[in-house]
Amino acid sequence: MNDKIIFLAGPTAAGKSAAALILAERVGAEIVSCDSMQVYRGMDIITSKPSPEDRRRLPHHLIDILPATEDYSAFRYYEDAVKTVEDILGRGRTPLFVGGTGLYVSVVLDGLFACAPEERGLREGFYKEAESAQGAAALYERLRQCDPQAAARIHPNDLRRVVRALEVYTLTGRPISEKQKERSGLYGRYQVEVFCLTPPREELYRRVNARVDEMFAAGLQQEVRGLLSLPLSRAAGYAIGLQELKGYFEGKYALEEARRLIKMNTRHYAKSQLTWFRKDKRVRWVDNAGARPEEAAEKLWKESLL
RNA sequence: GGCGGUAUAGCCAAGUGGUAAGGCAGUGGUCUGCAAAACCACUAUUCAGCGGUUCGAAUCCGCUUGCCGCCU
Repeated sequence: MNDKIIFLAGPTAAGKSAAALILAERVGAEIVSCDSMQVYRGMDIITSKPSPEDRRRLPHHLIDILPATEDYSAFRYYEDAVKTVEDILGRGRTPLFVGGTGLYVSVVLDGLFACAPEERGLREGFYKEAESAQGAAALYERLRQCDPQAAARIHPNDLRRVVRALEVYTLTGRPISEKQKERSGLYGRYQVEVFCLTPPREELYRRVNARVDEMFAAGLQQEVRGLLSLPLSRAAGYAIGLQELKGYFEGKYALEEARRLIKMNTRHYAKSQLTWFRKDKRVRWVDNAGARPEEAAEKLWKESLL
Protein backbone atom coordinates (compact mmCIF):
# COMPACT_ATOMS: atom_id res chain seq x y z
CA MET A 1 0.00 0.00 0.00
CA ASN A 2 1.11 3.53 -0.57
CA ASP A 3 -0.26 4.95 2.60
CA LYS A 4 2.47 6.28 4.77
CA ILE A 5 2.83 6.14 8.51
CA ILE A 6 5.56 7.92 10.43
CA PHE A 7 6.78 7.06 13.89
CA LEU A 8 8.68 9.64 15.87
CA ALA A 9 10.07 7.84 18.88
CA GLY A 10 12.73 8.88 21.33
CA PRO A 11 13.46 9.26 25.02
CA THR A 12 11.60 11.72 27.25
CA ALA A 13 12.58 15.34 26.92
CA ALA A 14 14.28 14.75 23.61
CA GLY A 15 12.08 17.35 21.95
CA LYS A 16 9.71 15.03 20.10
CA SER A 17 6.44 16.89 20.61
CA ALA A 18 7.66 20.26 19.40
CA ALA A 19 9.31 18.79 16.34
CA ALA A 20 6.29 16.63 15.62
CA LEU A 21 3.97 19.59 15.56
CA ILE A 22 5.96 21.32 12.86
CA LEU A 23 6.49 18.15 10.88
CA ALA A 24 2.82 17.23 11.08
CA GLU A 25 1.73 20.56 9.70
CA ARG A 26 4.15 20.27 6.88
CA VAL A 27 3.18 16.77 5.78
CA GLY A 28 -0.52 16.93 6.58
CA ALA A 29 -0.37 14.53 9.50
CA GLU A 30 -2.38 13.97 12.62
CA ILE A 31 -0.55 13.09 15.76
CA VAL A 32 -1.07 9.78 17.51
CA SER A 33 0.42 9.72 20.98
CA CYS A 34 2.42 6.61 21.69
CA ASP A 35 2.70 6.98 25.41
CA SER A 36 1.48 4.63 28.10
CA MET A 37 0.78 7.44 30.56
CA GLN A 38 -0.65 10.22 28.43
CA VAL A 39 -3.68 8.05 27.82
CA TYR A 40 -4.81 8.95 31.34
CA ARG A 41 -6.94 11.95 32.09
CA GLY A 42 -5.77 14.23 34.83
CA MET A 43 -2.12 13.33 34.45
CA ASP A 44 -1.14 16.45 32.55
CA ILE A 45 1.91 17.95 34.16
CA ILE A 46 3.35 14.66 35.27
CA THR A 47 3.34 13.31 31.71
CA SER A 48 4.22 16.59 29.99
CA LYS A 49 1.20 16.35 27.75
CA PRO A 50 0.99 18.64 24.74
CA SER A 51 -0.66 21.91 25.73
CA PRO A 52 -4.33 22.59 24.97
CA GLU A 53 -3.21 25.15 22.40
CA ASP A 54 -1.09 22.60 20.59
CA ARG A 55 -3.91 20.12 20.72
CA ARG A 56 -6.24 22.65 19.20
CA ARG A 57 -3.75 23.41 16.51
CA LEU A 58 -3.67 19.81 15.33
CA PRO A 59 -5.63 16.65 16.14
CA HIS A 60 -3.88 14.58 18.79
CA HIS A 61 -5.13 11.05 19.30
CA LEU A 62 -4.91 8.55 22.15
CA ILE A 63 -4.43 11.18 24.80
CA ASP A 64 -6.89 11.47 27.70
CA ILE A 65 -8.82 8.41 26.67
CA LEU A 66 -9.45 6.94 30.10
CA PRO A 67 -9.47 7.80 33.79
CA ALA A 68 -6.37 7.15 35.86
CA THR A 69 -8.36 4.73 37.94
CA GLU A 70 -8.50 2.29 35.06
CA ASP A 71 -5.85 -0.10 33.81
CA TYR A 72 -4.62 0.11 30.29
CA SER A 73 -2.28 -2.22 28.45
CA ALA A 74 -0.15 -2.72 25.40
CA PHE A 75 -2.84 -4.82 23.83
CA ARG A 76 -5.52 -2.22 24.28
CA TYR A 77 -3.14 0.29 22.80
CA TYR A 78 -2.60 -1.92 19.81
CA GLU A 79 -6.32 -2.09 19.14
CA ASP A 80 -6.85 1.63 19.67
CA ALA A 81 -3.89 2.49 17.48
CA VAL A 82 -4.98 0.35 14.57
CA LYS A 83 -8.43 1.89 14.68
CA THR A 84 -6.96 5.38 14.83
CA VAL A 85 -4.69 4.73 11.89
CA GLU A 86 -7.61 3.60 9.77
CA ASP A 87 -9.58 6.71 10.68
CA ILE A 88 -6.77 9.06 9.83
CA LEU A 89 -5.94 7.37 6.56
CA GLY A 90 -9.63 7.39 5.73
CA ARG A 91 -9.50 11.14 6.03
CA GLY A 92 -6.65 11.22 3.60
CA ARG A 93 -4.15 12.28 6.18
CA THR A 94 -0.97 10.75 7.56
CA PRO A 95 -0.68 9.19 10.99
CA LEU A 96 2.33 10.50 12.87
CA PHE A 97 3.00 8.44 15.97
CA VAL A 98 4.85 10.39 18.60
CA GLY A 99 6.01 8.97 21.87
CA GLY A 100 8.52 7.12 23.91
CA THR A 101 6.82 3.94 25.02
CA GLY A 102 8.97 1.47 23.16
CA LEU A 103 6.72 -1.48 23.68
CA TYR A 104 3.77 0.40 22.24
CA VAL A 105 5.77 1.35 19.18
CA SER A 106 6.82 -2.25 18.66
CA VAL A 107 3.36 -3.56 19.24
CA VAL A 108 1.87 -1.34 16.56
CA LEU A 109 4.70 -2.15 14.20
CA ASP A 110 4.72 -5.88 14.68
CA GLY A 111 1.39 -6.83 16.13
CA LEU A 112 0.94 -8.72 19.28
CA PHE A 113 -0.59 -12.11 19.16
CA ALA A 114 -0.12 -13.95 22.38
CA CYS A 115 -3.91 -13.78 22.28
CA ALA A 116 -4.58 -14.80 25.79
CA PRO A 117 -6.41 -12.14 27.72
CA GLU A 118 -4.96 -11.74 31.14
CA GLU A 119 -7.11 -13.60 33.53
CA ARG A 120 -7.17 -11.98 36.92
CA GLY A 121 -7.59 -14.97 39.18
CA LEU A 122 -5.14 -17.15 37.35
CA ARG A 123 -2.43 -14.55 37.36
CA GLU A 124 -2.94 -13.65 40.99
CA GLY A 125 -2.72 -17.34 41.81
CA PHE A 126 0.68 -17.60 40.19
CA TYR A 127 1.94 -14.60 42.04
CA LYS A 128 0.69 -15.98 45.30
CA GLU A 129 2.50 -19.20 44.59
CA ALA A 130 5.66 -17.28 43.94
CA GLU A 131 5.58 -15.80 47.41
CA SER A 132 6.49 -19.03 49.15
CA ALA A 133 10.13 -19.89 49.68
CA GLN A 134 10.75 -21.99 46.59
CA GLY A 135 7.68 -20.70 44.79
CA ALA A 136 9.30 -18.66 42.06
CA ALA A 137 11.80 -21.38 41.27
CA ALA A 138 8.99 -23.91 41.08
CA LEU A 139 7.07 -21.75 38.64
CA TYR A 140 10.12 -21.43 36.48
CA GLU A 141 10.56 -25.17 36.58
CA ARG A 142 6.99 -25.60 35.42
CA LEU A 143 7.64 -23.26 32.55
CA ARG A 144 10.65 -25.31 31.56
CA GLN A 145 8.40 -28.33 31.39
CA CYS A 146 5.65 -26.84 29.26
CA ASP A 147 7.61 -24.30 27.23
CA PRO A 148 11.35 -24.90 27.25
CA GLN A 149 11.85 -22.40 24.48
CA ALA A 150 10.33 -19.55 26.43
CA ALA A 151 12.12 -20.66 29.58
CA ALA A 152 15.43 -20.45 27.80
CA ARG A 153 14.79 -16.82 26.96
CA ILE A 154 13.38 -15.74 30.28
CA HIS A 155 15.59 -15.24 33.30
CA PRO A 156 14.41 -17.27 36.32
CA ASN A 157 14.14 -14.09 38.37
CA ASP A 158 11.96 -12.39 35.80
CA LEU A 159 8.78 -13.38 37.54
CA ARG A 160 6.49 -11.28 35.38
CA ARG A 161 7.45 -13.01 32.18
CA VAL A 162 7.50 -16.42 33.79
CA VAL A 163 3.96 -15.83 34.98
CA ARG A 164 2.75 -14.43 31.68
CA ALA A 165 4.20 -17.39 29.81
CA LEU A 166 2.52 -19.83 32.17
CA GLU A 167 -0.68 -17.86 31.92
CA VAL A 168 -0.72 -18.08 28.13
CA TYR A 169 0.06 -21.76 28.27
CA THR A 170 -2.65 -22.69 30.73
CA LEU A 171 -5.21 -20.49 29.01
CA THR A 172 -4.56 -21.59 25.46
CA GLY A 173 -2.74 -24.86 25.81
CA ARG A 174 -0.04 -23.55 23.56
CA PRO A 175 3.38 -22.19 24.49
CA ILE A 176 3.80 -18.43 24.33
CA SER A 177 7.03 -18.90 22.44
CA GLU A 178 5.04 -20.38 19.58
CA LYS A 179 2.29 -17.81 19.66
CA GLN A 180 4.78 -14.99 19.59
CA LYS A 181 5.97 -16.07 16.19
CA GLU A 182 2.65 -15.06 14.70
CA ARG A 183 3.52 -11.49 14.11
CA SER A 184 1.90 -9.00 11.87
CA GLY A 185 1.09 -5.40 12.54
CA LEU A 186 1.34 -2.28 10.49
CA TYR A 187 4.89 -2.64 9.38
CA GLY A 188 4.34 -4.77 6.31
CA ARG A 189 1.02 -3.24 5.41
CA TYR A 190 1.98 0.39 4.99
CA GLN A 191 4.96 2.44 4.09
CA VAL A 192 6.31 2.91 7.56
CA GLU A 193 9.18 5.10 8.67
CA VAL A 194 10.53 4.99 12.18
CA PHE A 195 12.67 7.71 13.65
CA CYS A 196 14.29 8.05 17.00
CA LEU A 197 14.97 11.64 17.90
CA THR A 198 17.48 12.37 20.63
CA PRO A 199 20.21 14.78 21.57
CA PRO A 200 23.54 13.39 22.81
CA ARG A 201 23.33 11.66 26.18
CA GLU A 202 24.76 14.45 28.25
CA GLU A 203 22.41 17.01 26.78
CA LEU A 204 19.50 14.64 27.09
CA TYR A 205 20.11 14.28 30.82
CA ARG A 206 20.40 18.03 31.21
CA ARG A 207 17.09 18.40 29.42
CA VAL A 208 15.48 15.77 31.62
CA ASN A 209 16.59 17.59 34.74
CA ALA A 210 15.38 20.89 33.38
CA ARG A 211 12.02 19.43 32.45
CA VAL A 212 11.48 18.08 35.94
CA ASP A 213 12.15 21.54 37.32
CA GLU A 214 9.61 22.92 34.86
CA MET A 215 7.09 20.37 36.01
CA PHE A 216 7.51 21.48 39.60
CA ALA A 217 7.16 25.09 38.53
CA ALA A 218 3.98 24.23 36.68
CA GLY A 219 2.35 22.76 39.76
CA LEU A 220 3.37 19.14 39.81
CA GLN A 221 2.91 18.86 43.54
CA GLN A 222 -0.71 19.90 43.44
CA GLU A 223 -1.50 17.63 40.54
CA VAL A 224 0.11 14.65 42.22
CA ARG A 225 -1.60 15.38 45.51
CA GLY A 226 -4.89 15.18 43.68
CA LEU A 227 -3.96 12.01 41.85
CA LEU A 228 -2.86 10.31 45.03
CA SER A 229 -6.27 10.92 46.56
CA LEU A 230 -7.82 8.73 43.85
CA PRO A 231 -7.87 4.95 43.71
CA LEU A 232 -5.31 4.96 40.90
CA SER A 233 -5.06 1.90 38.74
CA ARG A 234 -1.88 -0.07 39.01
CA ALA A 235 -0.66 0.92 35.57
CA ALA A 236 -1.33 4.62 36.15
CA GLY A 237 0.31 4.39 39.55
CA TYR A 238 3.63 3.66 37.92
CA ALA A 239 4.08 7.15 36.54
CA ILE A 240 7.38 8.61 37.63
CA GLY A 241 6.72 11.33 40.19
CA LEU A 242 3.89 9.69 42.05
CA GLN A 243 5.79 7.54 44.51
CA GLU A 244 8.60 10.04 44.83
CA LEU A 245 6.27 12.81 45.90
CA LYS A 246 4.23 10.48 48.04
CA GLY A 247 7.32 9.86 50.14
CA TYR A 248 7.67 13.58 50.61
CA PHE A 249 3.99 14.06 51.47
CA GLU A 250 4.33 11.33 54.08
CA GLY A 251 7.27 13.13 55.62
CA LYS A 252 9.84 10.49 54.78
CA TYR A 253 12.19 13.02 53.21
CA ALA A 254 12.47 16.61 52.09
CA LEU A 255 11.00 18.07 48.91
CA GLU A 256 14.43 18.40 47.38
CA GLU A 257 14.94 14.68 47.81
CA ALA A 258 11.72 14.00 45.93
CA ARG A 259 12.88 16.28 43.16
CA ARG A 260 16.23 14.51 43.05
CA LEU A 261 14.56 11.10 42.86
CA ILE A 262 12.22 12.16 40.09
CA LYS A 263 15.12 13.45 38.04
CA MET A 264 17.11 10.32 38.65
CA ASN A 265 14.29 7.95 37.80
CA THR A 266 13.44 9.92 34.70
CA ARG A 267 17.06 9.66 33.59
CA HIS A 268 16.91 5.92 34.11
CA TYR A 269 13.77 5.83 32.08
CA ALA A 270 15.32 7.80 29.24
CA LYS A 271 18.29 5.48 29.22
CA SER A 272 16.18 2.38 28.92
CA GLN A 273 14.11 3.98 26.18
CA LEU A 274 17.30 4.41 24.19
CA THR A 275 18.17 0.79 24.79
CA TRP A 276 14.80 -0.29 23.46
CA PHE A 277 15.06 1.70 20.25
CA ARG A 278 18.66 0.74 19.66
CA LYS A 279 17.76 -2.88 19.23
CA ASP A 280 15.32 -2.19 16.40
CA LYS A 281 17.30 -1.92 13.20
CA ARG A 282 14.42 -0.25 11.40
CA VAL A 283 14.73 2.94 13.37
CA ARG A 284 16.63 5.80 11.91
CA TRP A 285 18.40 8.00 14.38
CA VAL A 286 18.09 11.72 14.20
CA ASP A 287 20.32 13.85 16.36
CA ASN A 288 18.54 16.67 18.11
CA ALA A 289 21.50 18.47 19.63
CA GLY A 290 20.46 21.96 20.60
CA ALA A 291 16.83 20.88 20.54
CA ARG A 292 15.65 23.36 17.95
CA PRO A 293 12.22 22.14 16.87
CA GLU A 294 12.34 23.70 13.40
CA GLU A 295 15.72 22.18 12.75
CA ALA A 296 14.65 18.76 13.96
CA ALA A 297 11.49 18.89 11.89
CA GLU A 298 13.54 19.88 8.88
CA LYS A 299 15.86 16.93 9.32
CA LEU A 300 12.96 14.56 9.77
CA TRP A 301 11.19 15.93 6.76
CA LYS A 302 14.22 15.48 4.54
CA GLU A 303 14.80 12.00 5.88
CA SER A 304 11.23 10.97 5.31
CA LEU A 305 11.39 11.91 1.67
CA LEU A 306 14.17 9.45 1.02
C1' G B 1 49.42 25.73 69.36
C1' G B 2 47.90 21.06 72.42
C1' C B 3 44.98 16.57 72.75
C1' G B 4 41.74 12.99 70.56
C1' G B 5 39.38 10.88 66.29
C1' U B 6 39.20 9.84 61.14
C1' A B 7 40.98 8.96 56.00
C1' U B 8 38.49 2.41 51.45
C1' A B 9 35.36 3.77 43.85
C1' G B 10 31.60 9.77 41.92
C1' C B 11 28.63 9.05 46.87
C1' C B 12 27.36 5.90 51.34
C1' A B 13 29.94 1.88 53.38
C1' A B 14 31.85 -3.47 55.39
C1' G B 15 36.46 -5.27 56.32
C1' U B 16 41.70 -5.05 62.65
C1' G B 17 47.48 -9.61 59.48
C1' G B 18 46.18 -13.86 54.56
C1' U B 19 45.33 -11.47 49.36
C1' A B 20 39.06 -5.38 48.68
C1' A B 21 31.43 -7.28 51.10
C1' G B 22 27.20 -4.58 49.90
C1' G B 23 24.12 -0.37 48.42
C1' C B 24 23.47 4.10 45.33
C1' A B 25 25.10 6.49 40.98
C1' G B 26 27.27 5.13 36.00
C1' U B 27 27.53 1.88 31.62
C1' G B 28 25.68 -2.20 28.62
C1' G B 29 21.59 -5.43 27.89
C1' U B 30 16.65 -8.34 28.01
C1' C B 31 11.77 -7.34 26.85
C1' U B 32 5.55 -8.16 22.71
C1' G B 33 -1.69 -8.16 27.07
C1' C B 34 1.17 -3.99 34.21
C1' A B 35 6.37 -1.36 29.98
C1' A B 36 7.21 5.76 33.16
C1' A B 37 6.86 -1.66 34.65
C1' A B 38 9.84 -5.96 35.56
C1' C B 39 14.50 -8.39 35.03
C1' C B 40 19.97 -9.30 33.97
C1' A B 41 25.26 -8.14 33.49
C1' C B 42 29.61 -5.07 34.06
C1' U B 43 32.17 -1.47 37.01
C1' A B 44 38.74 -0.38 42.95
C1' U B 45 45.53 -4.90 40.73
C1' U B 46 43.81 -1.41 45.11
C1' C B 47 42.43 1.04 50.54
C1' A B 48 45.23 9.75 51.45
C1' G B 49 50.97 9.97 50.66
C1' C B 50 55.80 8.24 52.06
C1' G B 51 58.71 4.93 54.89
C1' G B 52 59.05 0.69 58.37
C1' U B 53 57.72 -4.33 60.74
C1' U B 54 56.22 -9.11 58.50
C1' C B 55 56.66 -14.87 54.33
C1' G B 56 52.32 -11.72 53.76
C1' A B 57 49.41 -5.08 55.53
C1' A B 58 43.49 -1.63 53.85
C1' U B 59 44.43 -3.90 58.52
C1' C B 60 50.47 -3.12 63.06
C1' C B 61 54.35 1.14 63.77
C1' G B 62 56.42 6.14 62.37
C1' C B 63 56.24 10.62 59.70
C1' U B 64 53.49 13.90 56.29
C1' U B 65 48.86 15.74 54.40
C1' G B 66 43.38 16.52 54.53
C1' C B 67 38.95 16.51 57.35
C1' C B 68 36.13 16.34 62.24
C1' G B 69 35.87 17.25 67.33
C1' C B 70 37.54 19.07 72.15
C1' C B 71 40.94 22.27 74.78
C1' U B 72 43.98 26.75 75.00
